Amino acid sequence: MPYNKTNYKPSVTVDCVVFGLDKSADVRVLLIKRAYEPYQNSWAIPGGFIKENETLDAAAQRELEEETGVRNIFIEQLYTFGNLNRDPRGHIISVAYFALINLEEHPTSAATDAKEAQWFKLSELPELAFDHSEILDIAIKRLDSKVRYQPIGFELLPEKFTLSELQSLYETILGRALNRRNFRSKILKMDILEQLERQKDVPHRPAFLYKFNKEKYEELSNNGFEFAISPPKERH
Amino acid sequence: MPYNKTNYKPSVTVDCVVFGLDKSADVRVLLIKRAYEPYQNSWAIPGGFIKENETLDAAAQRELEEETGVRNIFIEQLYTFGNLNRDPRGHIISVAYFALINLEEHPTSAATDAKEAQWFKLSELPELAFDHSEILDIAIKRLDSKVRYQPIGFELLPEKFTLSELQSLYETILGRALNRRNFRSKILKMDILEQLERQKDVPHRPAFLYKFNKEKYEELSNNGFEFAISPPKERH
DNA sequence: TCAAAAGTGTTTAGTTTACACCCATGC
DNA sequence: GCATGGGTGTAAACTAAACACTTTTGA
Repeated sequence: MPYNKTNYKPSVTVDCVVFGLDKSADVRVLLIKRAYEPYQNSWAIPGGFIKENETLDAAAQRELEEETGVRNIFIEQLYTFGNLNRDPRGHIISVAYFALINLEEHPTSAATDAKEAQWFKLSELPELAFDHSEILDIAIKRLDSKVRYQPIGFELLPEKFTLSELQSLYETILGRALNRRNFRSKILKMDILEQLERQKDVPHRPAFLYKFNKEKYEELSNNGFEFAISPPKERH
Repeated sequence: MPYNKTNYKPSVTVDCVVFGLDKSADVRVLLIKRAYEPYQNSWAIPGGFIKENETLDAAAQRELEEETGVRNIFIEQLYTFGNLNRDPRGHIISVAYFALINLEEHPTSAATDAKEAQWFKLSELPELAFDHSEILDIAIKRLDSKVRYQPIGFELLPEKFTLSELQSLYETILGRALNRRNFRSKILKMDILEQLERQKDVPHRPAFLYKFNKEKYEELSNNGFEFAISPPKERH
């Protein structure tokens, strides 16, 4: 097939599903209220058209920064959506990304670009514009399965965290209670956390703070180590 | 941001990385020799531009059928590539898919669309056009990690297969030897295979043939069952 | 002294690994 | 009868799960 200068060119957007953790260890997703038609005033996943001479990753970073003021966070490509009727303006292909941030270090308010932005609990999602519900569903599934096999949970926490915070995060995402002692020994045995000082000014026994040792993880990972939090097994 | 009719539109292609298993249980990938510039006569992953009113999945299916004559096989989206310099003709975004077929049921020769097509062993890959080496690398990684957690290996085998064939497949993809007895008991305990009749006309004790019971797998899968072939663990 | 969360050890069940010999068939 | 791959059982090591009480702090 010779190159055909008149080959069909669709529009291409990038959309970023941004997840964060709130104070009570609930996962939230950042949505914006659309300022223009179509779907004016509907909630949507932040995103926009790619520009000339811009890579997909760069577009995702740019949109994310424009919408939320955040940069240098964990971001990775999720899936590309190309159904014909997903946008009333015509055939618009969307390359979706998913991003994880720590809400405390990047507070809600820091948004926006003249649009209203808000963090929604996954249990209290509004109706979304376009096929964004579908995109969000896929992002949630990806978060869920990724969290089991890769230590991405740390991206959602502050740099220093307690084991209880880490456990709450896993319990929220996995949707089930974990045994405290077993969780602690499992995580600590992996030897990818660095113990720091204790908490201060808490109205109970202060917990040790930890940070994720990424170098150590990568070293272990190259030697066949697998980070895995498995589903519960039935006992007989 | 109001809709801008002059928004930038790149070209969009789909490329299909097709894996198959040869007689000696080696994984092979289907490549085509390019008939036109750029990269004329270079080997490349089959693919092409999407058409008006065509979804990405449909384009992938179409290209696959045009290049190989194959339809109704396992295919899923892999990743979308959008670097600026990946194609000398300009900014061309490629949505890559990866597909698995059983070489015996869809023999090599069935190709092509006036292009030369050939199955290459992963250990004997030629230089590839564009950024196709990168795409192929990512596809191989995906195959490797997917095979561990999802029963996709069956897509590469004929409908009826022996446990030894299944084991060879896993050994090839995982790149390590597996203990025969342990592999057998592990797979059989999962209870996702259906035992059929024995082989015939083989110069040794005939093995039982099995087929993958997809319904059963899905049922178990919904109940939290995980298909997993884990990496070797060190003993002390 | 109370409330609240941190921290810890052991037993048991289940799973994974390693290992060697006999079996059925075609030639 | 021999070469080829098919098929099987078990003990030992390890891992995962279940479980309850004591500690430290601020209020």
